[in-house]
Amino acid sequence: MTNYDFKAIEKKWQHYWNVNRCHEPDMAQSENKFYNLTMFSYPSGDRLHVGHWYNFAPADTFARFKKMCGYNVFQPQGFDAFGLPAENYAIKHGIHPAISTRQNISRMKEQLIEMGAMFDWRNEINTSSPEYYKWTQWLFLKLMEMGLAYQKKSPVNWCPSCSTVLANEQVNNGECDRCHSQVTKRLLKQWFFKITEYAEELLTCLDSLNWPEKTKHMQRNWIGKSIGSSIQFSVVGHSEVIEVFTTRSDTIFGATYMVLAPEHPFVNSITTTNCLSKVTEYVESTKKLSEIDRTSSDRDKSGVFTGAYAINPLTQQEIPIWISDYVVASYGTGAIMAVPSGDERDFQFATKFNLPIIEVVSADGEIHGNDQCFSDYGIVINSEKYNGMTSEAAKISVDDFLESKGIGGAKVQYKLHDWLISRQRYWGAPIPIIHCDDCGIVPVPFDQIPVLLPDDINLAKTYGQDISPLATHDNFINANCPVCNKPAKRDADTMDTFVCSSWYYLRYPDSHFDDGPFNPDKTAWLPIDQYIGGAEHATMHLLYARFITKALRDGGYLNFDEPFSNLFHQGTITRDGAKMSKSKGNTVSPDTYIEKCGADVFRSYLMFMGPFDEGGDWTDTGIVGIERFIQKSWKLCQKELNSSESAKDLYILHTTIKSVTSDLESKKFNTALSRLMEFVNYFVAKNTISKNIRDQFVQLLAPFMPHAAEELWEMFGNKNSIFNSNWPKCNEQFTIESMIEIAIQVNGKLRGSIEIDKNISKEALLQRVKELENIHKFISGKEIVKEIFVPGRLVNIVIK
RNA sequence: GCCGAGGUGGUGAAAUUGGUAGACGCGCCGGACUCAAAAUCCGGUGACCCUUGGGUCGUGUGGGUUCGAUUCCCACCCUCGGUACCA
Repeated sequence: MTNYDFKAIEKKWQHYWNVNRCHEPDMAQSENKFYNLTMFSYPSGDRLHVGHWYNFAPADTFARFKKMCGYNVFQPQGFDAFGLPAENYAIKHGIHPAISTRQNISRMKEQLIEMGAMFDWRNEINTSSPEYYKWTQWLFLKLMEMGLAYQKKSPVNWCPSCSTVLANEQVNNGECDRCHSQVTKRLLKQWFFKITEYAEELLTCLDSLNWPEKTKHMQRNWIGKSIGSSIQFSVVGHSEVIEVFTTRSDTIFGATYMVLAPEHPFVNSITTTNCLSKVTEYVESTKKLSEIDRTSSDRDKSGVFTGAYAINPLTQQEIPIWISDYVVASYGTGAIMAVPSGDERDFQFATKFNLPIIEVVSADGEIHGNDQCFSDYGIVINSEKYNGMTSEAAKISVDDFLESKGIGGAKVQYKLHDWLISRQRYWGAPIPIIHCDDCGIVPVPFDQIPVLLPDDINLAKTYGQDISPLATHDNFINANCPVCNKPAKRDADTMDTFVCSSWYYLRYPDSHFDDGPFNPDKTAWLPIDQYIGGAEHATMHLLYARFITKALRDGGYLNFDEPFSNLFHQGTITRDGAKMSKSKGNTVSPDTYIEKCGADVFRSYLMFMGPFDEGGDWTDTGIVGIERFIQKSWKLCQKELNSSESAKDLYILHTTIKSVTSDLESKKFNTALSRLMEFVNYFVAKNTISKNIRDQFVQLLAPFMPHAAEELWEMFGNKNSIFNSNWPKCNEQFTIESMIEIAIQVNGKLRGSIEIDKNISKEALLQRVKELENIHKFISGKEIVKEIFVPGRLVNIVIK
């Protein structure tokens, strides 16, 4: 009997898989394809951590299972290699990002190979390589061609610590998603992708996706569709027309004042001289407030009067225009009509500043006074010809009226903003644009990309100076205009790394393709059949990738609507309740466990810990259970074989096949392993096993413990990899039991159980049951009200 | 505040459409093997009561529906995610 020498075994099979190219599907053959993808990772300087394993290893088990089920499985790997950490590391240690990135990638690859996963390395991707970012630049130029990339000056999020602007999605609670510094606003000219053009489709297509509901929900909220009306208010004595968005045009007769965001472009022009100093002071003071302070909703309302008045288009009344920070510039038009009787915030504001309140909607159509605000739908009052209408009906009538006058009408508003993709950093894909004094913004011609990122750059010199490092690089920044050939300047910014990751999955099927971002002959491998990654990307990567896919479809490059038909989020492994991070010093390295018990045991333990989508707090007590399990399995597989198989043996085998198969299908790895343990416990107790049953067991084990299974399979005399064998089939006929145990209840309380023929009739069963001593005790002398029989489960005798 | 997910033994966790709560694992207790220990194997292990058979309670808390509720309904408490005056 051989020992389970995991060190030798794991090395041996990793080598075997590599030499025999076991993980390289025939890419010319997309029939029966299964594109299994985990989110690629950032090549950090740390070793691979438990989080990586928790993403990759169970995903690999799933891929191996699919392969044994007969799929042509493609599981590529790559690196999201551009980004801030490498650049910051360079500033601190003087090591060029290209060098540290290259080192990190090669080290991570070694570790990924040790994991024993079925990665196809032929199509490795490194987003920081020119052959990749050439096509990121191509994507930019294409989007520009399609009118989906544009430059605009607007107030944008600025992270002072990262020294760059950020997209809306990358700001949480007013903090930078990456470094948690307070984000400030700056008025800058930046590049945007027009994701809002796809807002409606991004929203509606969610319904068809097999994604976690929670994630779809988050995307719906992020897109933030809101159906309402746009209404124009003219300003007394000015040519300006203030446009507002409201979901309650039925309450317009109660609009007794207006509020502009302090950043609203009209503030300067409409403010009267006597109000100017107060308005200026207020605008300045809001600038100083942090995003968090400004947006905490329980804050007291503040604001000042501009001195200007607008005309309510339905009442023709003059209403004062105020500014207040409770109106945010970034949503809608940055201006509102305020209806204090119908909106809690307006009500607070009006009460504080003594502005008039007119009741316009009530539940019953009667007048109830202005002591409180009524924000529900109801019956319209105090609104001339609209009186007596329901809110719903009044909205339609008011919208019709506004439309007929050309001053508004029904409108749909989204919370989603265009995606700001410029970054004032070095380690990213340069934006392929040239700024010419005469010709303006000129895209770099397609035959001149990639616009190469220069190697020789002094990062420390520019850091913290609010300029893009590339702006200081003379050879880079100076270029001739492609149109007029006069001296011009390149765009000094690089692209958000989320642009790189928004299309990488398209390139994997042929990552060395030279004539385009992805090989049109290989698009049959798309879209991804199973995508597995963290939930933290819900409103960033996962939204951007969907948008880019749709844009490329409309550009005629793809013929599908959604990149990730099936999405699964692995849970997070925490340590003492906290997310693991290097800065907290609470990371757990898999390496010591690999050294001690091997990759098979470690990956299986991660899967056995609990449900894959829940993660959990890390503890290694219990890993010994998996070690014992493989040891027992190992010995069992070397037992002297028994040529006979009892009905019970076959029952155990086939019920195990059945549950392991369905558990794997739904990624319930923990319960699948439990079933395998039960299987082993049974046959260890029996002390013998048949060849047939033993072989099928090892096949069931293989996706979890690929190295060990290969070794056993070879020991059994097989010449081919176990992953080329067919997944065992459950024969239902063996899973049927003739005798079953039925629970016996009296008044719903368990009083015993009985082993009985499965097909026994209710009458016969009840007769047998009533004769049982413990049951008789409870029912004798009592009136039987009801007898409930759940076939295969229980009987319940209800007595009075 | 709002939205979503979740609270089950000492512990990680299981439980078809409501149908024997705690599978499987860890830990712990007892036993076998051993000079002894480790490893391994066997048995036990929700709490309380009781002499065995058994009984009472028990899935965050309090109600409800039901013959029967971890599962459905109502109210509340706590934890974790998301969101943040979104007009």
